[in-house]
Amino acid sequence: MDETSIIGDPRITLFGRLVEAYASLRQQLDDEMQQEVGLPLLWYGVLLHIGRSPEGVRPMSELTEATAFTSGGVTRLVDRMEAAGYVERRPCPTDRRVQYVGLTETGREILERGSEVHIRGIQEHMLDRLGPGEVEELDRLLYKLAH
Amino acid sequence: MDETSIIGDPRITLFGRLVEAYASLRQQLDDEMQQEVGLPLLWYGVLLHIGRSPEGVRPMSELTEATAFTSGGVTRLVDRMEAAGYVERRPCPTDRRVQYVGLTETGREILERGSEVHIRGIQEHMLDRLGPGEVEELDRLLYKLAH
DNA sequence: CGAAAGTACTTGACGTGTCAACTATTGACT
DNA sequence: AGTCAATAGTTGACACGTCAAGTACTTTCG
Repeated sequence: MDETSIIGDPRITLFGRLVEAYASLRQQLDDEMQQEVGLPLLWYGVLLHIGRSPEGVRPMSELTEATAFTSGGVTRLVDRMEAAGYVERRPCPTDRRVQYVGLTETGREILERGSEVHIRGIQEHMLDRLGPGEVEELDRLLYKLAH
Repeated sequence: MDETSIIGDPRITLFGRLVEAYASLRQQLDDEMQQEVGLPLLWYGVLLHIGRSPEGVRPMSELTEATAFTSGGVTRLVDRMEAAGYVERRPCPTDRRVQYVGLTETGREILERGSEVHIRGIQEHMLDRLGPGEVEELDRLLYKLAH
C-alpha cells in the first residue's frame, strides 16, 4: 500500500522462508505419522527422545527442554501418553523430586514403526529434493542459525 | 539404548535441525516483539500480511492460508485483534459472504513499529550469523523444501 | 426460474498448552 | 542440626486453537 514504508523491506522474507519450509514439512510429516501410525508427530518426538537416551529413561525436566513446553505442559503431555500406554513414570532412586519417564513395551514398538514412517518422509520430502552436497550445506547453515 | 535399532538413523537429524533453527529463531523474535512492541509475532504476521496487500485489505479466507489456521481459528484471532483495535472487518461490496479485514490507524502504526523490531531481529539473529552468499544459498534451499 | 450444491464465515463443545500458586524434596550456610 | 533458598513436578484457572454443525449468500444447471 505504501512503497516507501519499511514493511516492504526484503530482509523480512528470509525468516518467512524458514517459516514456510518448517510449516510445510511439519504438516506433511505429521499427517503421514497420524495417518499411518496414528501418532502425533509431537508424541513421536518424545518417544524418540526417550528411546535414544542411553539409560532408556529421561527426567520430566529434560522433556521440557526437548519439547520447548513449560513444565506444566509436559506434565499434561506425559499424563496423556501414559494413559495411552506408551510411557510410564518411574521414581528416581537418588532424588525423590524427580520423575523419570520410560517407554513401555508398546511405546518401544510404536517408536520403531513411527521411525520407519518418519525416515521415509524425510527421505521423500527433504533429501530427495536436494542435490548432492546440499544436504550437508543446509544442515550446516541451519546449525549456524540455531547456535 | 539399542545400537542396531532404526531409531539411530542419522537422516532423522536433518528435520531436527530445521525444527531447532525454527524454534530458536521464532522464540527470540517473538520475545523481542512482545517485549518491545507488546505484540505477539503471530499478530505481527497478520498485520504485515494485510499491510502488504495492495488493496490494504484481505478476506478472512486468505488469512486462513497465511496463518495455516482453520477458518474458525481465524474468526477468533480476528475477533481478538479487532477488540484490541488493530484491525476492522469491512463488508465486501461484491460478495456479501466475504468479510474483508483492514488495518485501523493504530494497526498501521504498530505494524510500522513492529517492523523495525522484526527487521533488527532478523538482521541480528540471521543475517549477521551467515557469511557472504550464505543468505542467498539458505533462501534457495528453504525454497526448494517448501515447494 | 428454482432447486441443489458450493462457498464464506461463525459458533458451541472440546482438546491442549500457559501461567502462577502450591507441595515435596534437596542443597547450602551458619 | 536447623533454617532458608532453590529445584522438580503438579494443579486450577484460563487462553487459544480445532472440529463439526449451522447460517447466509452465491453459483450452477435442468
